[in-house]
Amino acid sequence: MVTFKEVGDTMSYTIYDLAKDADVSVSTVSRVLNKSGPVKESTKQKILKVMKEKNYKPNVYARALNNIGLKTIGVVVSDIANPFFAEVIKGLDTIAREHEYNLVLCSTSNNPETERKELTLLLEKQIEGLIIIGSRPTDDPNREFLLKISHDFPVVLINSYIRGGDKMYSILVDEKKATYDACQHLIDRGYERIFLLGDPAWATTLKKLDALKDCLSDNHLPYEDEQFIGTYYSYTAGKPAVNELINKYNKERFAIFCCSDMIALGALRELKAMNISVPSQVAVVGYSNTPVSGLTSPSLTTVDQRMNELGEKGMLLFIDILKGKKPKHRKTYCDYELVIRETT
Amino acid sequence: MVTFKEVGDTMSYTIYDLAKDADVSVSTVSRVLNKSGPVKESTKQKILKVMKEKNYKPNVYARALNNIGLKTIGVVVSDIANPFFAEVIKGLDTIAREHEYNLVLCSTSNNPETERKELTLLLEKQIEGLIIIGSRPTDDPNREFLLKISHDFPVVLINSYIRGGDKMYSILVDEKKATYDACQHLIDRGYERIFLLGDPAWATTLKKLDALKDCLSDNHLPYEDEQFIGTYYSYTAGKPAVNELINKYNKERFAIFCCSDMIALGALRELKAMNISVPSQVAVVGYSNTPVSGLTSPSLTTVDQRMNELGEKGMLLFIDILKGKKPKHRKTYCDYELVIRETT
DNA sequence: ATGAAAGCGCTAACAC
DNA sequence: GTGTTAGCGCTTTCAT
Repeated sequence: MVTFKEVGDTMSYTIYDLAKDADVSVSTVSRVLNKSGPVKESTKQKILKVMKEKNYKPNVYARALNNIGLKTIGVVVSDIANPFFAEVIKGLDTIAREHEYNLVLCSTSNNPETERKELTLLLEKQIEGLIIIGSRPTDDPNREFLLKISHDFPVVLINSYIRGGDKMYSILVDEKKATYDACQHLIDRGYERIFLLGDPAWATTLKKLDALKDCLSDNHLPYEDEQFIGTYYSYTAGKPAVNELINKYNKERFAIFCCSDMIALGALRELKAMNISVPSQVAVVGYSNTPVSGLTSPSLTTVDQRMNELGEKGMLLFIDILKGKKPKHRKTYCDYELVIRETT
Repeated sequence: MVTFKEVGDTMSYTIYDLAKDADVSVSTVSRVLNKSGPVKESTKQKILKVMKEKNYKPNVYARALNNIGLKTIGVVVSDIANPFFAEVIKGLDTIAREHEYNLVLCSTSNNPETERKELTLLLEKQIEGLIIIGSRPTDDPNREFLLKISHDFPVVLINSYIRGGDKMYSILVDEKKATYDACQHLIDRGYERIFLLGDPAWATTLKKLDALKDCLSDNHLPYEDEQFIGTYYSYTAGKPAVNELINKYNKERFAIFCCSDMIALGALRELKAMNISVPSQVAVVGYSNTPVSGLTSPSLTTVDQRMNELGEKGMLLFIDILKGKKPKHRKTYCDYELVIRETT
């Protein structure tokens, strides 16, 4: 199959060769390899020496066969190209590397069936566990499946939560609170009519909508159904939504809370194209603080979810679990920060 | 170690159990599993039936021990959070999934030593080969190492090229040509003084600088050393560079060619902050066409490298190699496109 | 067409 | 402290 190997592949140097060269038995070698038993210091040194010389690398698959973890963790994400997720992965990777773990990446394109397939594929590879990034769909078709998986493998959810998975742990941001804060900020700035743009297919959107309603109500402001505008979750989704809004509310002053920076960026662009003044007529708030959101002009007010931190904490938690520690709480909240910039 | 497994882990259903249940021998089962020999249709069906029923999954590690590929490919990238790379990975992943391959991801933080470590770690995991994304440093400290690796493993380079690696294959964009085109476009628009912002630590930057020089020369325009401005490769790198330029060339009309959209976005932002009119006084060109570059205002003229395509083609090439096909050329060029928007 | 048995490289009892 | 050996789950000759 792999023709390339045929060429240069000197048959690999196994633990037997090493044992022979060091004039000991394989078990002794294995002992120093795994620190799994007493070995006389001198023989240990002898073995170590030969190990260096011959550049011996244990075959991880043979080890895996003996139920030694492979130091590989499955990571499932809906879309790698989403800067939000990319940052999370970066955080995961940073910590993983420190602990000599590798990540096996799967992207599901937001398709539950693909997710299922990928998950199955992943599990066959004896990864040590699973980290799943991102909000779950409103009516998660893979909920049961994930619950089942979590019975056998440690599962950590980043920025989502699944009911009933008493063996699943979540790292998340209190999105409801964050959204509430952002809305309050808008109200404080004098915007009384706030529209929320987001994809209703995601549980998180609904949570944010709740926050908006709460905030409005707490401020004795009305909420009407038309204040929620369903969009896709993409860079282009903002445009039609803004068009619709401007056509409808022409000269009125209002604010737009976007459930993601991607949507906000598109909205912002369209507002400028339509020559609407931001923020004096229309205010815009994004969500995620992706790197670029500070570079637009006007720069975007947004909720910083500390994505990197989310990833890092997630991996730390995961490794703890792997080590046998049982976390006290199933949810760990991370801080967020409302980054106020020029669009509000 | 993995305490979780202790709980639900019913001892796995092996090929032996399957053989017993289907009333055949393991070798027969193995044959149908790998289509590696003749099996009577009826027994085959019998085996397949039990396989479904018991939901048998072969242990990939046992197979790996027998030199069956693990269907896992190592991917090395300097920074996952870079949208350029993220898009490439997405492309890789799309094709990989179609062929039931998984990606093991490593990020090196642009650190050659980290890269070396990660590479070593990766190779131990009997991945079937390596895909390395992104430009190599000007004086690549890992060149030899990679050459050695490529002797034993298929290696595909995305957007870079390494001399002498007769077993390494590259998918790339003709950056010199692309840059030349962009510069010519600037000249056509009437900008005669073009500055190039980029990180001299990367081979690609030098290539682009060459293109600028060539283009200038072909247009009988002078080039002076100060037209190259060394920057880091980040969102923030554009700011100081722009400051410097504006201070120096105050009211003159000039153009900035940025070796990445990230740099360009930062530059653009700073120009607006300094109230410099774009493009009438200063033109800006980016490189990569990251998704956001169309959403800034003014929107960014940039070179679209078709990152997704780069990834997809790379993976296709890789899989071909895995199948034993020997590509004719060591370099495969992908198309690019100069996307002219509002900054020029 | 099918089965028996010898490995693949390593770990982990169990002996000494 | 060290060696012997029986697996781990699968593939692959080699017989039949």
